[in-house]
Amino acid sequence: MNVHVAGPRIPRMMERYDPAAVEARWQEIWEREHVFDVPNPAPGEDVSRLSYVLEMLPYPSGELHMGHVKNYTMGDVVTLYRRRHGDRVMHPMGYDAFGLPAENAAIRSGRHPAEATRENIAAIRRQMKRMGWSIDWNRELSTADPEYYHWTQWIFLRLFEAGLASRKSAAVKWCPNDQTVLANEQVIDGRCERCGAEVEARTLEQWFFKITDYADRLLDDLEQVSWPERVVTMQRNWIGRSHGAEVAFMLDDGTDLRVFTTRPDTLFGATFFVLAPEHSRAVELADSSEHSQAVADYVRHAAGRTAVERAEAREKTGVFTGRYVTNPVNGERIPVWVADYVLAEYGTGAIMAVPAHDERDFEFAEAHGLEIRPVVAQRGAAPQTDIAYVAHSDDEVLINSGEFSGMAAPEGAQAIIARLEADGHGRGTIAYRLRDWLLSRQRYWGCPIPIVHCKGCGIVAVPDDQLPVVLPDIKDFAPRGRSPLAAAEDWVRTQCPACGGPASRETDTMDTFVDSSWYYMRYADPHNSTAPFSREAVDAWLPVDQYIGGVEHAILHLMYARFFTKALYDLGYVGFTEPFANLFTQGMIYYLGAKMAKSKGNVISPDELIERFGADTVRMYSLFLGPPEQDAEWFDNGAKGCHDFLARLWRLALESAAELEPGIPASVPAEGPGAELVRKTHSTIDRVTHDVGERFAFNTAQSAVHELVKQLQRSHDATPQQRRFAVATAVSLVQPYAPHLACELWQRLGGERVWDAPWPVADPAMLVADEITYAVQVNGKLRGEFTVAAGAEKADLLAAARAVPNVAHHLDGAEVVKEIVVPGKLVSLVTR
RNA sequence: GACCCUGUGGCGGAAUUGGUAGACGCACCGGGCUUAAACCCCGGAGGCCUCCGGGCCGUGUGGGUUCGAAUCCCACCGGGGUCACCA
Repeated sequence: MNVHVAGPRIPRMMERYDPAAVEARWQEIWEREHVFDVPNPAPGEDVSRLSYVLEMLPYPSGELHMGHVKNYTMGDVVTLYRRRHGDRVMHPMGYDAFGLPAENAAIRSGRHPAEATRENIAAIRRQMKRMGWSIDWNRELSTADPEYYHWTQWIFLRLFEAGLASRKSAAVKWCPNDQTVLANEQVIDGRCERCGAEVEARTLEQWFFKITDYADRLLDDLEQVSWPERVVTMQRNWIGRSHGAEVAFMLDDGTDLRVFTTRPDTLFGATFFVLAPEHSRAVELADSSEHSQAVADYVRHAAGRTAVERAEAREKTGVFTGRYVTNPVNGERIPVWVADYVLAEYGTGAIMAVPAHDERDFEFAEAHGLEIRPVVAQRGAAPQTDIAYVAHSDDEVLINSGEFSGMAAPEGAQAIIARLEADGHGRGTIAYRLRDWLLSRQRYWGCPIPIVHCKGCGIVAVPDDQLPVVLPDIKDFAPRGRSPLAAAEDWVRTQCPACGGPASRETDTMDTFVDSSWYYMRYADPHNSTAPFSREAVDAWLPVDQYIGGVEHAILHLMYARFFTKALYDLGYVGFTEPFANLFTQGMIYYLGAKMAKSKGNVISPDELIERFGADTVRMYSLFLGPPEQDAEWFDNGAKGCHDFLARLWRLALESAAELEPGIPASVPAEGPGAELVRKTHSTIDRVTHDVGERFAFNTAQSAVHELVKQLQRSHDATPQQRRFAVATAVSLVQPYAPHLACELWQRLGGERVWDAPWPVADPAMLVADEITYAVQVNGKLRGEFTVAAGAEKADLLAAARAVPNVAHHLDGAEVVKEIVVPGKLVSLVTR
């Protein structure tokens, strides 16, 4: 008797799906049996199957939200999937624990950052364990732990020795709210990335990493990585490499002023010259002239304006210095102005203005009545006589340019550079948008910079054997414009390591991005107490095979980590030049129309959903929302569908367990009424393998298993063996998503350790149907379909197509002039 | 302003990359089970028309290429992102 008739009741004795019990049980087993521990390879051991899957580590400034859940579940699915293919996968986790968010949160709640961070880490760790992510907890690290930042300081000192870290005075971005300087990259539209306050310009002594030394390699090596194109583009734009020329213009006193230009072909069109207000000679040039006061006033005024105000000002302001420079190619004397539309930080902080061919120069010339002289024209077009801005194009020819007139623009540029070089007035060169990385912060909650200032010896490195320089425990850490560490006088006062005399410690701390620029290396050797890591350990595991994180780190973190990797490679500490071979950037989760974020107050806690549905459901739904790289909107009751699916799989598995001896068949014959179910099982293996393994299409992989389960539910006439094969395969395929449920059901069906079971393989013979349904189009419109045995001849297909009644009706004796057969798909007939 | 991504049912999304649009899920409707409800199970559904055979329309809008277009090309509109005085 068949109990699987329509409307079967759950037998009273059948156990309901109870996620809480199942999940607790397996989490306990995994921990007890150290299932997720992945030790380093022993010397000489085969390392060919080592794989490193990593998600960006969280900031412990609060608890986890659904964005984290999606991120870490994705990494976990990849990890579990690869393990089932025999890879030995390292999947570690840590906490980016230093930094402004944690410190600001602590200040707000009146607590010490160390205490608040410790509690947040405990809460996050508990949530992660509840989610059942397969993390190797032996490798856990916190960047605020002295055992970790000991080596952050050590790496800083190696970069310092190599001349890649230095202290210099520079115009820097200052956040008046956070009371600290910011890296160039942390300023968005002239505002602090963190708090949104308008950034001020200050000239201060700060620590910098010379990331600009690596500009070319950071740009060129992007070709070696497999990253999303838009991230590569963002990095390229950020580095901003421009080819051009440096040109020296002579002042009357015999000194010169240099400019960078990408358009040396327009040199004959330079009708004036502009210095940035911050240019070192701006004020001095006008000294003891009638222009002196005006220039000094203007420079002071410009300094008082924020970057936002400067950029938003529509009209171009500026003042004449009363001085002139000589154009090296034509000997022409042109006036020197000071204007704040010229940036001090780019190129040389001065430009030659070519108003006919540069929109900004054009605006300035119009505003101040300066000459506009066209020097390039469209080939074949009449020479430009109007005063107008002419856009750059490939098909241009030089005019009004002396001996260079008539040359094509690119050729003219080369010829003019050659002439400048021959005369010693300039050279071809390259400029970058990228600036050096300002790493010092006037804040408490960060890694101390291991430097001592001595009156006699100057800047002295703390010797390695005195590391770590431990962050002192102080009570008053609120920002006051100088580092709060300066108040810890006992800590500041020290001996100079070089001369033994009295000295004081550096009181700035490091930017948090320094901490996260090498953490992925530390995971390879997390307990090393004599070095940040051993070369063998990092070279065995790295580069990271799959890195997963938010696209918001497309520039900062990824650029800095790449810089560190290259610097450490040059110093011989690692054997690779790119840290992340493959990168996947996930989309954000939106809720109630806004980005899900604590600051927006629309965060859904995973805990609440785990209570209602269980961790497996939360894992499933976080990836079922949509394509993982796209932003997705969260729906409260969407998770219900995933839960119902798991509950259905649970019931079907238990029914199978009750109707057949324990055992997981490797395959069953596709015979009898259940043949279609067996075929469906194989095609589902094929689809899920392709979707998870090659496409990262975690949503459609789930859909495929839904279809299998649905068909299984309706296959009452399949044999118990066929049903067992289908349900066990569904359990196996769903294991990376819902590992707790899969472990439980796999065991109840007679299997052992599903996480060790080989990933199922589809039998190719089962993927080809023996009957195929063809669609028939007449003149491009669908008019019917027919089903034939696979492998039918073209002539038979055409005959069958014409025989379809509705097709015959539409042909209606008309002459068929074209017949198209797409094997396995359709027949298309064209008449008249 | 420049460059990139994106636009498909009531909603999230699918479509093997030029071959039967709307898989899968949510919400919805009908039926079964139940004293009743929940749970669960079976079934339905893009819109309009229909003589119930089927027909017309339909993937932001308008054109184009093709036997055939959500997919390729051109123009435009909407949404999102990145950069934005970088000379």
